[in-house]
Amino acid sequence: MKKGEKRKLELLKIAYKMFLTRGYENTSVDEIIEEAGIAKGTFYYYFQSKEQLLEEVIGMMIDEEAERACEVLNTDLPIPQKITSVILSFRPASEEASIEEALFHPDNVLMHNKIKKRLLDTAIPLLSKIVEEGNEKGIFKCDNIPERVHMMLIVSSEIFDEGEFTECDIEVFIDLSEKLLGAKAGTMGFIRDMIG
Amino acid sequence: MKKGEKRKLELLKIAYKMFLTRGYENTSVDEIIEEAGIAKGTFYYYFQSKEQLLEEVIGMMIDEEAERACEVLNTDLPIPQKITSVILSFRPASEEASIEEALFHPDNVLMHNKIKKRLLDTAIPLLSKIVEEGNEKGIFKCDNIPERVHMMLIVSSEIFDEGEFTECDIEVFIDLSEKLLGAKAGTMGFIRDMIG
Amino acid sequence: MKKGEKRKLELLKIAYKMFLTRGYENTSVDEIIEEAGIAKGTFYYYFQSKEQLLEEVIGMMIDEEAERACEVLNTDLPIPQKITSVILSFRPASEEASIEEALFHPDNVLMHNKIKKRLLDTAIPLLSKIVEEGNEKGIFKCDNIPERVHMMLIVSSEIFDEGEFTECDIEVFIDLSEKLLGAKAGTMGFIRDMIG
Amino acid sequence: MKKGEKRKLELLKIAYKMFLTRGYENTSVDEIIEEAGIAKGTFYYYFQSKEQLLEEVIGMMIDEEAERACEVLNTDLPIPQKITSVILSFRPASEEASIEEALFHPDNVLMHNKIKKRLLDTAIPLLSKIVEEGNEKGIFKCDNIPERVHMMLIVSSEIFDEGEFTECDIEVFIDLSEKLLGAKAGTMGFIRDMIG
DNA sequence: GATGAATGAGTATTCATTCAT
DNA sequence: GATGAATGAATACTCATTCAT
Repeated sequence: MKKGEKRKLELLKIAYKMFLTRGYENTSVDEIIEEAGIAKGTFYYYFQSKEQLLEEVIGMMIDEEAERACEVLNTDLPIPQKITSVILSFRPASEEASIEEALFHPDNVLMHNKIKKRLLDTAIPLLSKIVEEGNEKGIFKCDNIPERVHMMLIVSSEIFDEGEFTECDIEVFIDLSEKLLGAKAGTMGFIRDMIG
Repeated sequence: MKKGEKRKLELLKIAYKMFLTRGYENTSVDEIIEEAGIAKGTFYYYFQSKEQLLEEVIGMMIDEEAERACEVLNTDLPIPQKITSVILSFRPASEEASIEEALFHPDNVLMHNKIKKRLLDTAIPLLSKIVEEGNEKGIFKCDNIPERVHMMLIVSSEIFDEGEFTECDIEVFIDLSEKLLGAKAGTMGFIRDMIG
Repeated sequence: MKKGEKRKLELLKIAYKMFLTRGYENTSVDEIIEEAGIAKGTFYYYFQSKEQLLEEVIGMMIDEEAERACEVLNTDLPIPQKITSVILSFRPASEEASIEEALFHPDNVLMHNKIKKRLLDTAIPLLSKIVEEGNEKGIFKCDNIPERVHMMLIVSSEIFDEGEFTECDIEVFIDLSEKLLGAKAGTMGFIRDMIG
Repeated sequence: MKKGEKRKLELLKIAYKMFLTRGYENTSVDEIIEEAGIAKGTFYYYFQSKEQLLEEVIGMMIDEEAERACEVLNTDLPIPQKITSVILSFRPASEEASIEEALFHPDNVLMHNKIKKRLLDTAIPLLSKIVEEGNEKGIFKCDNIPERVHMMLIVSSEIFDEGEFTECDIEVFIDLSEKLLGAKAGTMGFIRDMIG
């Protein structure tokens, strides 16, 4: 790795953390460069604009999440567990606990939405492949797989990501998953233990 | 209605239209008062802040939509159709066709999200009541009604509101609705004709 | 005069002086407001942009110069003297001696050019009228008056305004003026005393 | 020619073209090096500063123009035609038609002025020599030659270079030229055909 | 000769909000 | 009820120039 690339990566990580904890719109370029200890010009040497930085930060996030998801794919886990694990992989990982709080803060709605879109594009194909496998093994039985996966992802992210959900939400989500994928009742029950 | 209230209502309508077509963040107070032909001070006489104006604009939107929804409620429509009609009621109504385009524009993500939240709060109880009725009449058979309704609404808004959906999305949504509510296959098939 | 207009006029005068002495490009909005003792917002309340301010400053200059020129017009001066006096009227008037220095400084070339254009538009019609009068009185004898006036103005401003000219330049200009306007030799000789 | 000089010449030509078409101020060093395919450091190896580059570009322009003018000098053309041809030589030559447009654009006023000054310094002596020759041959009859030439050049460049002139302008310029140089009426009439 | 990473001073502009009248 | 002049913090971005390698 060249010297310049290393610095860019550093910048990306710093911005990632700042965007996540304070929100994209609330993080000024001035604050970023101060945190990074670099000059204005250096920032703009690496990124055309603040928005492009956001784009790259999100790209980095998605890449990391996709990597984690792929690791799950190569596991011996039963198909249903695989699905849930992949879905869980697609969350921002950070040491800080305040991430959910920040990502769902109204101030961060722009970034959150961009992430959601990119995430769907990445996760749907991955999950679709697993569901297909499940279809072949007779665990699931459904058509229009990408659409079903899409809807599962939407519900899961809207209900669970923000952190404000109830036992009932879990029960209904389990039911919905089984029905959507055409699985026998009880197949997805383990979700109760993973999230609850 | 007093004179002051009338003026406020006018302002609300002007802001409603501007927010919808140009986005909340892209509409400055200056532009609003110019459009309305009033002075800066007058604006702040009626609204504490631009954000509070947004709140009130959204409140007005939701109220109108809720009203349309209630009209549906008092109809002779079969229960399943009622549900879909109520869901359809909860969309911004405007003469302009550019609304969806604007509401889903990244620039308008803040407003869009606020609307989504308020809409859920309003629509869930309404729909839950209908589903209960359906339960009693044996058309549906499900527990945890509000949670199920919540998920239906989420999917419907995320998939259909933006306008970019396929035949498959409709089919899967029909299937999902029937399964979520515990209805017989074919019960919700009419959705095909309403949206498609 | 309203309160706001008074303040705007003040601003215009301050900017006028600053632009003239330091150059337009070298005068930042920050410096202007500091000098004027007002806030950033106040500046932009009165002027859409720094460039528009320049436009208005130049407008004010030209207006003042045109006024001085008109006063000359209503004088008993002999026609040839009138012409020269009008030409002389069209110069920035200021207490400071450094104006010519600044106006012709390379840094101020943008402003200088804008002034030159506006000045021609204003001065040509005025002077043309006087020349016509001279034609009628038999002092001058020429056609294509506006074009001749145009050329006289160009030469006068390019040669004399900058301050670096010689006796020879004056002699040739006198000759050129007489020939351009079709006057008898000696008619414009008084210029020697006015400029020299 | 050494390798380094060749590269510098290339750079000069690229900059020449860019300055002419986009304006000096609107052309950043970054754009120049990108167009030239060299590194930042290389640029500053050849030129002390952007301004010095401009100086050299203009020098190159003037040299080329002066060369064209000298070719005219060694011609059999009649004296009056020589004068006009020399004047015409002093214009930026380029394949692109957009040059006049760009050179007279307000954005390019700095460069335009520098060119004008350098051009006068170069052209006046050349033309003065021809006029002297004309004096000796009895075609012209005038003193203060450099000053007269100066004024002719000023008028010609201000009136004709920008491209917006009328038939009347030409007529008056012919008259002015003859009078300035002390030529018989009709001597410079051919200008009509050269420009018109 | 040549590179390209790093600099940092400089600048115009936006906009929600206040408050004396 | 209504005005509109005044505020000032906030912010993204440009670009000529340097210098260690």
